[in-house]
Amino acid sequence: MKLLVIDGNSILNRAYYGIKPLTTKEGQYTNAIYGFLTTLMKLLAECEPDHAAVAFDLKAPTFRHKAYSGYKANRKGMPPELASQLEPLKELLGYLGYRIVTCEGFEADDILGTLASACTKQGCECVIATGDRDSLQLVSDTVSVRLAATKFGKPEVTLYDTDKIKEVYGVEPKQLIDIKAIQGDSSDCIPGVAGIGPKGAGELIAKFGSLDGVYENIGSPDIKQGTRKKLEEGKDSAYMSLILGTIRTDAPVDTELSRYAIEKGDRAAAARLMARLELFSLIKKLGLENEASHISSAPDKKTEINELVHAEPPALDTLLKQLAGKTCDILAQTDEQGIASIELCADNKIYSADRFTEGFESFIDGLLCDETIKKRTDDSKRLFAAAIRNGTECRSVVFDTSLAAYLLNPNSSDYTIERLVQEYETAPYKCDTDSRLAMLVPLCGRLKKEIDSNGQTKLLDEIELPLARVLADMEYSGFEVDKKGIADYGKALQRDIDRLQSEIYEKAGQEFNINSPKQLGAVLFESLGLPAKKKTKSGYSTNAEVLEELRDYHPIIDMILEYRALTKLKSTYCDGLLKVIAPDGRIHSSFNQTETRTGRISSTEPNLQNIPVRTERGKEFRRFFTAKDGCVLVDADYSQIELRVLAHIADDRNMLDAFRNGEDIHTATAAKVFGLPKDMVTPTLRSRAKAVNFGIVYGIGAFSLSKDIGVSRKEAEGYIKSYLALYSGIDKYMKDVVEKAKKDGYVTTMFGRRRYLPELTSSNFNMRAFGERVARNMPIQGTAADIIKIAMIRVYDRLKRENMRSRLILQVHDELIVEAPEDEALKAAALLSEEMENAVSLSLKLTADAGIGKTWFDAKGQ
DNA sequence: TGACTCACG
DNA sequence: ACGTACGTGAGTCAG
Repeated sequence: MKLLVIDGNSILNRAYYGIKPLTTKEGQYTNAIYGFLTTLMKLLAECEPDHAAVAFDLKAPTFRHKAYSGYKANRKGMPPELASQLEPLKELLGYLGYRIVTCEGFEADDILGTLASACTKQGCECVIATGDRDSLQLVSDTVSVRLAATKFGKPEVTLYDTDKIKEVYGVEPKQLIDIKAIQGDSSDCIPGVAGIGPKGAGELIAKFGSLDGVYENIGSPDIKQGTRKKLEEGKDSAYMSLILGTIRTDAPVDTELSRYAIEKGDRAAAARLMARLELFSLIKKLGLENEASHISSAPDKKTEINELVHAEPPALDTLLKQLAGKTCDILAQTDEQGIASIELCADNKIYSADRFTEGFESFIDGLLCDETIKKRTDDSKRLFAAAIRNGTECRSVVFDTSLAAYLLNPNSSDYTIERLVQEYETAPYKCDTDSRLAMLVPLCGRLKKEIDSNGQTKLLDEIELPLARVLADMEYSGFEVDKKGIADYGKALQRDIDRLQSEIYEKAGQEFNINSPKQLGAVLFESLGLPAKKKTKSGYSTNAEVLEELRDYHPIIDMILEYRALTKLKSTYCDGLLKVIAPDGRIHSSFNQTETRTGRISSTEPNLQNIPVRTERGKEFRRFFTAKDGCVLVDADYSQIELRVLAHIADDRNMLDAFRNGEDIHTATAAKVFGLPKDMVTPTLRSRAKAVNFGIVYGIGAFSLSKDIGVSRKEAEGYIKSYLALYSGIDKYMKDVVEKAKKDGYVTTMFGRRRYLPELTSSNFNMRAFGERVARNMPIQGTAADIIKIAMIRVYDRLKRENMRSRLILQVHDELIVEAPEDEALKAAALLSEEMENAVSLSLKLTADAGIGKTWFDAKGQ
């Protein structure tokens, strides 16, 4: 028999500080629970105990703020983010079959001691797991300690037996108490002997065996004069410390060891609680994947219809006729050629087929095209893309689990079916094969209910689902590029880079890797002795902002800035883009619809949403993004969409009026904030007002604003104050939205897109402040994202309805690009700005101006 | 893998 | 008294 005794508080504490914050979407912290359980699993694997006890202190001292608590209270205090994890952990441990032990008037330590001593008396082996070295005194032939730590999110366990303690401390385990009696331990309120530290205490005990031994030999010449004096003065304190430092073995806890046998517990309840805590990877690690489902599939009368049966498909053309008018759940394997194989479910029957099945092509065509067959699937963009490759069109997709789950919580990063089934505690249907349809089918029902009750039905049906088709089409179309143009430009850049590199080496007096912030920092701030300003975690900061300030100190700075700019262009844009040009001479980026927390789409492999535009040399790249032969590009972007959205949402009279009068919003803002007539607004004042307008959208702070526009913090504060006094509607909105977010736990856009803000419940000032800024920003950025998505769908539909050959090929947040045959260009341009402007009706007009050109550079230039 | 830097809206 | 604006993706270095 082998008993594992866990110091619950200590392990939980180590886990909490060793793992970065992790919360559920509602803000319940879970990082310590996660760390505790991974540590537990490691202990189980290493020790293989058959019995276990988890000891907890009875009262967990609660957190008190630094300002009015001393060092002591603070150390013992538990921040609320940790305290809130204690109860769920205990509950979970119970479900997992572990017995929890607490004892009035005794600390967890004493419980460890008592159980260890009981083991020794009863001839059992005992393993103590703790993060605290105090317990090392309990080690004996039959008692070992596993010292647990959590480092970089991973559990670490070190075995301490008698030999190891001798090796590390040079004494017997019991003698550790005597050492501590001299050395003391401020964190445990153990005074020890003043003036003698760990080294001195260790030497004394190693020489004289015990505290008694030291005082019996106090006259020994081996004890130096000063040490002797300290020992004599601290004698009472030392003996008191000996008592304080000895772990007790007489706590009145159950010492009938057989009653600590690890039980089977309630695995289903454990799985369910872990799902609620969103600890999905743990469910898997503990092998509980199949448990979660058992609970919700409590037997009921629906059981018989919740069973899927694999059916031998009739000939595919017959099957197609049977499917007419039905709801059909689809899982498809797709590749460059389109759909490779398909599994589908209708009327609780599963059918499958692949491209080698007789009549497959026409079946797919019929299935996808048939509007009466309502399709539900897990990744509609992929299905739409495959349909295009199959030379057909996919109609009537009515549900997509990944899009639905994204709308329910965009903070997640995993929308796979497996994960969603756990998160939403959805029982797979019974099924005679192991088809994932058994999960997809009930998941669709479950998520649909959530979407409806969140009021997100229209958002899903009228924005995200139709958009998936548009994105698939954009990915398929791609953007033509001038490969040779990019390559030649790269060579020109490389020549300048080489020249700069040798000049930098010369000025620095040494060769080094300019791309390494570490090496660059060493050269600038050590070799050249420039004044270092900011530091990062790992050394000197060398970012552009810091370098700008150093310009006047050394000519090397400008070269480095230029070197940085050019290498960025060369590696990210020349090399990067050349790598991803498809055989058709076009770049087919991926547009991700479930990536951002605000509702924007993102672009990857490559990212076409960050092609340079702000600098002359960077802007040149846009000349290499071209329209194919016989076509031109039509580019339109919204003017000030975020500020217009803000004016509308906040219903701010002054800002609405400025927009309605067609004023330049930054000039108008400057005029009013600085109390000048509009024609007196200088470019500097306008640009300051512009910075304030941006800052407002981002959630503003006086410090950042002052840094951004180069005025004093006081002055920046004044600007913000006058701004909010002028735009009082915005002032009110900013206050209201944060208040509502704190009440609801989330914020929403005009169209019901939602973002949960667990940060708002944090006790950490910075976290909370961040949450508040996001609460102010997300409804604005997110509503703008909703609007351009609607515009994209309208543009796509209208191009199709009017039988035009123009195609939408790119979106850059407030900008859309269409590739249009030359003879359609004017019509496409008019259509594009019209659909963008009319996408929604707000209390002010949205404006979008279109430009036409052979390249992106020219089309945007107007 | 995470930190740093920098490209975009 | 805190540390210091929202949202992304990619290339590079260094442990």
